[in-house]
Amino acid sequence: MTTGATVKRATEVSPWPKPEQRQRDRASKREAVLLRAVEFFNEKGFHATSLEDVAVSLHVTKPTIYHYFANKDEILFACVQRGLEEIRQAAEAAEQAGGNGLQRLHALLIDYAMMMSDGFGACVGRTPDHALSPESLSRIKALKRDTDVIVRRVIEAGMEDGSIAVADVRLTTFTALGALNWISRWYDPAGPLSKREIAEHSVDMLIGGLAARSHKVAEGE
Amino acid sequence: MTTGATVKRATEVSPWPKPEQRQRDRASKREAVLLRAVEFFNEKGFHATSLEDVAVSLHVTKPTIYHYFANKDEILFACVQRGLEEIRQAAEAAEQAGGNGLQRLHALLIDYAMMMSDGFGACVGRTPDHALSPESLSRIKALKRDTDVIVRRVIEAGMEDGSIAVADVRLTTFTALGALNWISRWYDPAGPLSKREIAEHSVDMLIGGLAARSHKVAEGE
DNA sequence: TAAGTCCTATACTCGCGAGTAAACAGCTGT
DNA sequence: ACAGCTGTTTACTCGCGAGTATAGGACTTA
Repeated sequence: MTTGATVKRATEVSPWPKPEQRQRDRASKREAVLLRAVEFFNEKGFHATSLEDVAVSLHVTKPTIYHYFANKDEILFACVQRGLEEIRQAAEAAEQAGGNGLQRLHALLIDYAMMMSDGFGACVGRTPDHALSPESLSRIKALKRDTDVIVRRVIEAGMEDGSIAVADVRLTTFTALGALNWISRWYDPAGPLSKREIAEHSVDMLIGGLAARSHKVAEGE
Repeated sequence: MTTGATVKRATEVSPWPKPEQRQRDRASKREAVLLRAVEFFNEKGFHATSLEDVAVSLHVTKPTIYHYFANKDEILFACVQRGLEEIRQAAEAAEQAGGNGLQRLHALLIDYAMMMSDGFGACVGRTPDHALSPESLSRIKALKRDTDVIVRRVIEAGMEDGSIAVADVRLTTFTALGALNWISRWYDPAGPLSKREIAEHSVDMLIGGLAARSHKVAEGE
């Protein structure tokens, strides 16, 4: 309060670390906690992971973690939020990209599937609603809706340009994303298939369907 | 040991309950615990459900539950096992039914999707691996494999008779069942769509694909 | 040197929920 | 009347993990 408004100077160099640097440190430590926590959550599950686990694996003690996060729920929220942020950015990029609706949806789903394999994206797929506090849950649901909206827009664009044909956009979105979300439940990095292979294969199946082209669907029966 | 071999009599009526009846009581109480437990698990999640919750809602106390089950893990195991049993029976019935591979797969997936909406089936979809003890998990995995094998057989039959065309049977199974498993995560009985509507819609999408028939897949690009 | 602040550790509290010990009621068969 | 079995209760133990009180070290600013 005693110092006046900041002023433009000839040089910004100074032997003293800038407060901005202090912030950076704090942010990077927060980040480290998040990265380690999401590993544990994905591996052992949220409930089976104690903050003690996370702390020890970072060579600190539990209160240090509480210096960066108010409580365990906030950590889980931050992980899921981060995952949804990554997904939303990928979805927006795919929507802006060129091509018809189907091509853009293809790109979107591939990115989505790859993100489900590990990290924050997998945390989105693996975190059940009841693991989050009611407040966090409602915020997460809002973020999920954002992604859904983008996906639906792309599908609707594809229906208009004739490249996509589905009966119900909402339900189709749930089914397609559900299939990809499930990857987070079984993908094993040590397995024979790479993230990319799984993503391409799954998405091809969702787009092309199971039926041979001549058979359409079992109607009339 | 004192009484000899049982003898055919003119009547079986008797004022005393048969030992068989006692067994029935025990079995039906075990069943009641399971039915109530799976409701809680599906609603609040396994970890958030205490056996106290289950006991109180059945108008008994916690030790009574331990009179029928050794521990909480055994209850969860029994729920998931039951769900997988239901699924396996439906899958076998669909496999035995008439029609080509695609028609049988269609019937199988419809049944599967409906089961994911509630009860023991939903518990299968909602229970993550790490909620089970290692021993229970390996038994559950074996049961899941049984179902997978049936599904794959039907898909392979469909490929041979030309009604189904997919690149990788194993991965296709995971993707299709994953899409349906996901129903257990979002289905709301109070919502606008019935179990049947959701099942039929989801399965139609998996079989027919998202792409309009003329568009196949975005290849060449 | 002294006050202030940021970060981290030691050493707790506290509640919850899984699981148990032990007693007791009721019914069965001797 | 009594021994025994089944099912149930009351009244616990016990450990774990979330979260906290508090102190101390390091570095900053005056």
